[in-house]
Amino acid sequence: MDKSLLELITSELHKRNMRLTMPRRRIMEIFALSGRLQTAQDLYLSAKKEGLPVGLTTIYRLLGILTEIGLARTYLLNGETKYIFCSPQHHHHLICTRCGMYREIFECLVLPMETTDFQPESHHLDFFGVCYNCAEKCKTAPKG
Amino acid sequence: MDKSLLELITSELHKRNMRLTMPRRRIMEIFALSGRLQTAQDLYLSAKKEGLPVGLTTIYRLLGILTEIGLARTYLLNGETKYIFCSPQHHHHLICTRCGMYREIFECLVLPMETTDFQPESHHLDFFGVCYNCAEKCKTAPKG
DNA sequence: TTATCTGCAAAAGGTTTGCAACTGA
DNA sequence: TCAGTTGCAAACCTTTTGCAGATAA
Repeated sequence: MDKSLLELITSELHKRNMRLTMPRRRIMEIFALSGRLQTAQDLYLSAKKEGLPVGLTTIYRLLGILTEIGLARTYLLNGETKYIFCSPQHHHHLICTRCGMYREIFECLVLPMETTDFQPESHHLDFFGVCYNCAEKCKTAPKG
Repeated sequence: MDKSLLELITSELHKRNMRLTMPRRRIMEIFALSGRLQTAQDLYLSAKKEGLPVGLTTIYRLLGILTEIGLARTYLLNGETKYIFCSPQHHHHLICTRCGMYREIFECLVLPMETTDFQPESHHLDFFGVCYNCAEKCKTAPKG
């Protein structure tokens, strides 16, 4: 994981009297490097698979913290709660509805909104579609 | 509730061998006219308050159907699952983070996204902020 | 050194399911 | 008429909480 990102996380944690522990660091790395939507269970199993002796509780607590800091976002897809690791900068998401992969784009594609009776404070834009890999798979193995 | 919307819903239900029952109709009206994010519980209580003898199960089942048809969308806010009633046309949402009120805007404010290795199929854009009423309240009763 | 964190087990609470009676088309 | 719907109660399962031992700063 990027060093400046780790420093940001550390400082955000310390601001809140929290600590950068080994389990937190390892789980965040797994999360950030996965590049796809993750459930708490997914992360738990990935951590186990990498030999990290972690509890589900710790995963939930970390996801709560990251969400609060703004480094994770929650989606409810197909009845499942999924988490995306988020860069600190403003960005949009391209999300593959087939495999759960996502990508961040940092160019803001939102036109200014003109209203007098609503004060916008932030916005979220997500594109849902098919990633390159899944599109290729469809070509070689068409369903039916 | 708008007549053409009701017809659309009816036809969507019939397409799936489903029926427009009295409870469904009443719950949808409450939902659509509320103009704010609703939990299943919220709708259940509103229905009860209006003298509709409905079960929570029916609410959940209806919300599932509406979501599938595209007439509802799910948000996970502050750990609560909230539902928005959605018009059939493409639209964005203005959501008040203070009171849960929302509004649809039908002008698409999203610039075309240029990528070769992702096929976008749809997008969701939500603006979060403060609605007129809440802004007024803040002026007259500043916190602190 | 000590406030914070961890993981287990247990509790909580939202959501789904099975089923017998009911109802829209 | 009868396939689909309803609401209750129970089951399910994800998420949270309490707590004693471990650990970052």
